[in-house]
Amino acid sequence: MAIPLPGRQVRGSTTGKPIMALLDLLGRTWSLGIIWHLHTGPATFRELQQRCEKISPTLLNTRLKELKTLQLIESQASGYQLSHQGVDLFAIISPLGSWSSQWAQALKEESKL
Amino acid sequence: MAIPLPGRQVRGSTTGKPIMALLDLLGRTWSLGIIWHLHTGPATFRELQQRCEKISPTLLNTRLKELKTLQLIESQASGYQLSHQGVDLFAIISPLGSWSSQWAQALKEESKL
DNA sequence: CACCATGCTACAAATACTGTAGCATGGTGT
DNA sequence: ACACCATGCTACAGTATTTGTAGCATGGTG
Repeated sequence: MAIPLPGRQVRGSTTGKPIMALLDLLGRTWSLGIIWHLHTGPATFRELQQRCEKISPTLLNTRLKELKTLQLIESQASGYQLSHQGVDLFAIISPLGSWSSQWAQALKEESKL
Repeated sequence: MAIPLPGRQVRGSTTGKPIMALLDLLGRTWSLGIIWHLHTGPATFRELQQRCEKISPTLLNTRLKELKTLQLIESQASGYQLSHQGVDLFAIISPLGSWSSQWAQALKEESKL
């Protein structure tokens, strides 16, 4: 699958709008998960595999290449880590953590009725 | 694919943490796109298909069921629309729009060097 | 130089998504 | 009442993506 570059046609959109490239990227299995798990700090390939619990090395590597090309992560001696842009992106999505808790709660309440 | 309910084991995580259910959901093809395209207002099935440009009706329907079960969208006479929770979720991710523009810009600058 | 850990690739099996056709239902016009 | 149309959605075969396991290559350690 081609890396979703802003400005190009991506999966689901021919317009080339950056948001569409981003949604394509984040909609790929594990993209969000990798970013999420990396925010706790740099990790080596094998450690990242463990943080993600169940990702296959093949796909992990594929995603890492995509994220690196799109400058959301970078690899250093300490392993993979979020880039400056990656940190920014994480800052936007980090409220999902607490939002998801209240959402889970609401679903639970609902199911009681 | 089973609907990622918080509290259950989901794709990529056995912990049942709500955030993992959410990341599983949002990481599925088109989930984010549907939420994104719905924020501009209610849409009928066929109109949503058009907003999404290239989604297959099979998958659109699958995603709509998931999102409905998880109470992020609801269907009314006017068509599908974001639920209260869906609007909340969108509020969190909406900064991705402008973030993606500056990201696209940065990638472009980079490629000039 | 044996031993081990790490980063990563190979590849077949399993799963998810697409694309096209088309059915069922509920209007609208005549 | 009846042809005509749009809509919501399903069927299903073909294609693309993801998983799971095995294992290779490289570099460090005793």
